[in-house]
Amino acid sequence: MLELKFVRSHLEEIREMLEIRGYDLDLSRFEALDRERRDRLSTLEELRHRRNRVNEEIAAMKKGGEDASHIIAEMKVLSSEIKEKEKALPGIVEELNDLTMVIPNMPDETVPLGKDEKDNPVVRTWGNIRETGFTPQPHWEIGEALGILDFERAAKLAGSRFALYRGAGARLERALISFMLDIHTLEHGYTEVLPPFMVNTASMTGTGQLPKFKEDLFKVEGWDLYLIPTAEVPVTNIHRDEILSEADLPLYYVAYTPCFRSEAGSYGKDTRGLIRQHQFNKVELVKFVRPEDSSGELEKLTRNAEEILRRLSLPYRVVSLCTGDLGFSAAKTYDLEVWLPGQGLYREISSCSSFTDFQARRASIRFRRKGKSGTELVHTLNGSGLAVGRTLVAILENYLEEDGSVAIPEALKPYMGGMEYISPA
RNA sequence: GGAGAGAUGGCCGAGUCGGCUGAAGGCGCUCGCCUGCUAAGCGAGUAACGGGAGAAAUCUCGUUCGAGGGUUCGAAUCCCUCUCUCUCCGCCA
Repeated sequence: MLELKFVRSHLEEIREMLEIRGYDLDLSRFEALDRERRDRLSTLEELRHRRNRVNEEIAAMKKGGEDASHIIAEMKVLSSEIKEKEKALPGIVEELNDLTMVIPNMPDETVPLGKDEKDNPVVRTWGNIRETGFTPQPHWEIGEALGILDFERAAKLAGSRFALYRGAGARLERALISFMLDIHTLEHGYTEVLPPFMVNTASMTGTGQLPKFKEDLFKVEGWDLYLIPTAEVPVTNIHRDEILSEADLPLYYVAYTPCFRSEAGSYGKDTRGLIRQHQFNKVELVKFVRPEDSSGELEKLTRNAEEILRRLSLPYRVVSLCTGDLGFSAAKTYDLEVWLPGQGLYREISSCSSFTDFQARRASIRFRRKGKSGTELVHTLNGSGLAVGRTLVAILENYLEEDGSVAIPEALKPYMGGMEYISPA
């Protein structure tokens, strides 16, 4: 969320921001409530001040053995007046808070202006799209033919948008997870964490999934627990309500977790294959950094994610999300899109974002500068490094051979026990 | 599931016959002194959040001792509810 003071003093900029982001949000209610909160608060504080002073007198009188009963009688009246006035405040604060919570983050000034994903400029492209003498296949056909993906039985087990991996397919998924974790921990300096796959309301609110995106989440019935839609949630919340010291920063974490998404509102989209599942695996990168470092850290984080694609020799491009396509909490986002020959298009495989202090404020993640008093909010960043299921899709489609087998990328062979090909049984 | 203990500042840890305790003491940290350097030592400072004043340094007020409610003129201290943590027993990956 944005800072109350900032919203109060930048209403016009925020209206413009909402406009370019494509939000329809009325701020007049905010203004009225903010005014009212401050008015009520100052009269209340005045009364409290009086009470505190008189209470000191009473204490002194009692100590001196004097009779304070006449003042106490007066204070009874004042006290009940304070209690009466206090009642109105929490409701106002709560509504004001709710209003502030649905205002999206301010985009970074380098974010391109645009309406939707068609306006996202390509920042760079890497790799060569393979020329083959045969027709590319979509991964679900490749996977089913090889007997490594079984969507029919998965539907029996759980329904649509679930997958059953089998044999070399299951192993390939596991190999990718290990491969990604190894690169990021051993070469990029991230600390591996394995967090809970369910979190409470406070954590979901801290990273911005709640209250706005409740319908995208799976909730555990009868518990204050939600299945995580991304490791960003538990990992960013590791430091919720903490004050870090400057020397701790930057903090780099990498986590493998499954991710659970209801995909409400995407009926009929990507119904075939692994692309859009209720449950999928992801390796996530999360950073906590000083404000002045965050833009450089976003570039670095993006490169770290790209490195996985390069090691796997998968062609991809990087796009910069335009204002209209930017996520709610993000100040800036790069999407990595991998080439999928079976479908003849680039497909998102990673999303790397800087959130400036937007998440940190909600989650109250601060740090203290060396030699300075007071606290400052950290900046948080995260990015997929990478979506594992989609990486497997890219491998199947990009490494398909004419005979229907799939070659194992060089970098993965050690993780596949030296296997060279996945061939039809 | 049964029995008990606890939750205080960046950390550790005092604080219940309610009233200069926003909170002793220690550690850590910051600044200064001392020292050939380091260590040690000495001195001072060091909570967050919100409101108001000020160009700023800063000043001032309010709130906060797990959360919420209650008693009271006044609550870290008394009462109730909840959450979490720990120990023991039972059960189970």
